[in-house]
Amino acid sequence: MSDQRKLQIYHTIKLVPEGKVASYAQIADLAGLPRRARLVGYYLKQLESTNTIPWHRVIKSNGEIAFPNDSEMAKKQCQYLLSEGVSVTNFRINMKKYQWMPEIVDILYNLKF
DNA sequence: CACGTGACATATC
DNA sequence: CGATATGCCACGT
Repeated sequence: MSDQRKLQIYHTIKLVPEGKVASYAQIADLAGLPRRARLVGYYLKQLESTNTIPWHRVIKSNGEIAFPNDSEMAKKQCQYLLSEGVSVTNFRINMKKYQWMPEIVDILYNLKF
């Protein structure tokens, strides 16, 4: 069922460490669903307010917050990020500095030999 | 079954 | 940096 993809996506987002961010596309890739960034957004939209998923660490690939700049959600997301050390300026984040680089990439690299 | 929508992305100009 | 075009796909209508 599609429930599997949903869980896979949620699981992947939970791996993003505090103080780091990941794009919708990156989450989709790591979840085994390449080119399906929109699906990540779709499932995040389904979250209940009681979840423990760090949804605020998921942003657009260009570094922008996905919500409209004048929305309450955008403000909340910025606040969460700032509180964990991620600098946010005009609803934008410096990806070079804060993009999450999953350890699994290194592990896979080492397994090549 | 045909369209429109959307917490997205990438390529080109 | 912005603007356009195209890809993507689950869902609702």
